[in-house]
Amino acid sequence: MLRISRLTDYGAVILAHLARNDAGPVSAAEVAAATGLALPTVSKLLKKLAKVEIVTSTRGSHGGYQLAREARAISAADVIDTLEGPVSITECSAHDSHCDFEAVCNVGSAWQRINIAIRRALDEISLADLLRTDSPVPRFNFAGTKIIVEQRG
Amino acid sequence: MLRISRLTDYGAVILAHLARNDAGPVSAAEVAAATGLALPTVSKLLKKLAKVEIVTSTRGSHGGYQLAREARAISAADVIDTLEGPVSITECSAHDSHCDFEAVCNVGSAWQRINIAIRRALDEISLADLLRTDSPVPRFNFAGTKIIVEQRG
DNA sequence: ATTAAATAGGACTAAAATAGTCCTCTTTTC
DNA sequence: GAAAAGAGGACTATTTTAGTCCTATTTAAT
Repeated sequence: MLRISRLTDYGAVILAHLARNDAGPVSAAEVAAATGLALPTVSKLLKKLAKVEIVTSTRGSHGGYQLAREARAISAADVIDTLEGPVSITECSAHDSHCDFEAVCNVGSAWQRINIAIRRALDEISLADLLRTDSPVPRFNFAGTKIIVEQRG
Repeated sequence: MLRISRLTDYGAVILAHLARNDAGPVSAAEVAAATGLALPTVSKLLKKLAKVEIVTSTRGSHGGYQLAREARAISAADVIDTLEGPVSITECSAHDSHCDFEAVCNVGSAWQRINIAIRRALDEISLADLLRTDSPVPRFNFAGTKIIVEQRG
């Protein structure tokens, strides 16, 4: 697994819709209609995204939501952090946790290194990248081994 | 979040213990005592690891578990796949799922690319890497940007 | 043979995280 | 002042995850 939650996935779909309709505020209802997601869900997500200023909101009639900055400046990590809390591969790599087994845990720091690496990678992926279906497949390095990732059919 | 489950984390701790006590089968009870984890939990995890032949089991008195191959040849992806199902950042990138919103989903392929990249990175990380506390911090590339990851204090 | 120490397999329960809905209030336009 | 929108938060349901326990089987030692 190692997966983002369904809500985060929806969040990306919603942001993608806003990115492609950037001429003025788009209401939650319009987004819901366009994406097929339920209105209460869309609404909930947009409120969270507004709170951290990934989108700006306009209240009142003819109101709605718009991206707060260009798609290039919104990272996958921003979205994930907002919609499901800080990215962290294990509990003990989350900032404030204090694992009971620290004394006997011999793998902690390695997971943390992996975690940091994934996090940084997500930092570098922008909403604009998510939109371009032809964007390059990411390439990762680990421990000096170059890994070229091919997209499978 | 984007996290592995606690059980998978335990699995890594257990495997690390086996890796460091490789002179003969080690019983689940011994592993439990050494790691501080509950016996039923350790037992459950080792059974799963045995089923996919990451460890070999010896039944009967003086039985127990051993790594089925050297630590270098066991990847983080192997362990994660076994203990929590296939690595997949979203539901729709899991092999057999068929998302209802495919028609309107405009981000699917990008998440999938990220997913594949993370997966390949986890493929390259071995249990041996997890054991070495001095192993290098992973370096990732995305879309041509080199990212050097420093471990934070 | 018998007993004890193990694993195998799976059923079951409990707890926690996630998803989804709904209600009331405020803001803005017409 | 009515209608259309977002703000905020409470609440419920569902699903996933974690954890325990029971019974059967295998093996070694006596």
